[in-house]
Amino acid sequence: MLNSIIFQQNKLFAKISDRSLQQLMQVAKYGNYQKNNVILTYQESSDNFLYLMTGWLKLFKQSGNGEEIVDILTNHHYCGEQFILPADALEGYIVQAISNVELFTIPIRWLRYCIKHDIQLSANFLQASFKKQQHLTMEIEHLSIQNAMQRIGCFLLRLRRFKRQDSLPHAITLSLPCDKALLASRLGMRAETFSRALSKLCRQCDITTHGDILCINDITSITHYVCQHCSKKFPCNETID
Amino acid sequence: MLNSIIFQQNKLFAKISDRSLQQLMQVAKYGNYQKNNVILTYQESSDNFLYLMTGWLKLFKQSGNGEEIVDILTNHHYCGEQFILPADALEGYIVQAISNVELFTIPIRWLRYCIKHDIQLSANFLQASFKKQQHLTMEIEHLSIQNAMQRIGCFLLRLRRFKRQDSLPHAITLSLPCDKALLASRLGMRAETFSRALSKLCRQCDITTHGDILCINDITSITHYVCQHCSKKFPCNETID
DNA sequence: CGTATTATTGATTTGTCTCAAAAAGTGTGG
DNA sequence: CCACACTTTTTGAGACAAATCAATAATACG
Repeated sequence: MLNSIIFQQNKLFAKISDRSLQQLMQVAKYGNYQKNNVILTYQESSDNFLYLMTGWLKLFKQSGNGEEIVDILTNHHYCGEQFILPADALEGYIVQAISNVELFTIPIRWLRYCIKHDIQLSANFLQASFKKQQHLTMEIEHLSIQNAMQRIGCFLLRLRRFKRQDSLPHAITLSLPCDKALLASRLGMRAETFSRALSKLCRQCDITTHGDILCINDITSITHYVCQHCSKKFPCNETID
Repeated sequence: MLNSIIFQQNKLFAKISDRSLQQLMQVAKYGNYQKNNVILTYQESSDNFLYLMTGWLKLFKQSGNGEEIVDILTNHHYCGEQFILPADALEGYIVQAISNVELFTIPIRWLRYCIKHDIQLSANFLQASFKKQQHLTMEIEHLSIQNAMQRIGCFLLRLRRFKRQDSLPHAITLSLPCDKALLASRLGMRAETFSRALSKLCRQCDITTHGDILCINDITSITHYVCQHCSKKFPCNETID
């Protein structure tokens, strides 16, 4: 059973009624999964809300020509909320861990019940939903105004937020959360394009690489190149995706 | 003052409490605007929720190099909901009619008050918000898998839904809702690309044109070309944008 | 160590953007 | 109704970014 603190510290479940809290804590399932494990199948994904506490996972659909990536989630992201209220033509997806992950799930029917009876819970979800909308809108903007190098750079800059502490103010070391083909797909480009664009970005903006470990030696240089046309200004408070 | 029927027939305001209904009807402002009129300025847009009953309007920001189009709305679309709940870094936009429009606005502070006290209203907005999210996700998919011709074709097919009745089952006549440069921008391409892609689409899929009036002579042909890679199947129940 | 997976590099093609100019359409006042 | 200016749309030629197809290199793994 989940600790009530975990729930209450979470913006989605903050300040909800004691009754909701009790009910949700009873039905929520905490889980710890190893890299590559399948967490939810198609049917399960549409019957459960999932909140990811730490790690990385991917949502995808199996199709004729390989996997169709639906989304990639990380710390404090969630999925499945679209199944809370009735809507047609919604399909589930496979949820798989791409690193070790810590998460909890809540059966949709319970969440639906609580949301319909707890105004605070409903408002919390509404606020989170507006924020997600903002983020999707930003992604659309990025797809049309940023080139491949800039999209990768933007991703790296947002990845930065996952480092607890940076030794030097202008140098940052970080590691890519998953294989490059998956990242490429997430950023709307081919793996070959990703490879070429990343190496060009590294040459151009003073980033040194050792496998999937990157060291951004000069934040100013990369932000100057990446954020030049974006409507948000660095450091933008967006999460990683 | 607005007729309560208009409110109650509207999914966003269906089944809300009498109290909410009374309050919202008292503060809502009904409006009828001619083409090209500015409806809301930057500040006003972030202080008001807007529901568009009929017509077309655009949201945009004035910037150094011309207008930056934020969105284009039509029948039963709404905007301003992101200002209901506190969030940082949200900017307003100019709202302008691009056809004659019929709409109503509600001061954000009243809507916020009602949403916080009426669970049904909150749930209605939550549901609408999930739907908008779905739509944004589809747009992202389209931007990466559809070429210019397909994006235009997809727009035309969805424009079809605005026709009350079609004389022939396989032939449809429709007129573009606004100038082509604006449509191009909405579809994420240059006006020149739009012009070339539209004429190629017309040649390829048996569409005849007279100015901004288009006649799709063979629905099958265009859907076959446009929808081939989309995850939704025609006729997809998406609204025009 | 060999096999499979993942990543990079190379050569070519495709689609879209860019800049420039011409054409078509719209509106105004004489 | 025409002449004029102005806007919108189309067309053309060239540049460029990314996709594609193919081959090689690096890495992981039993």
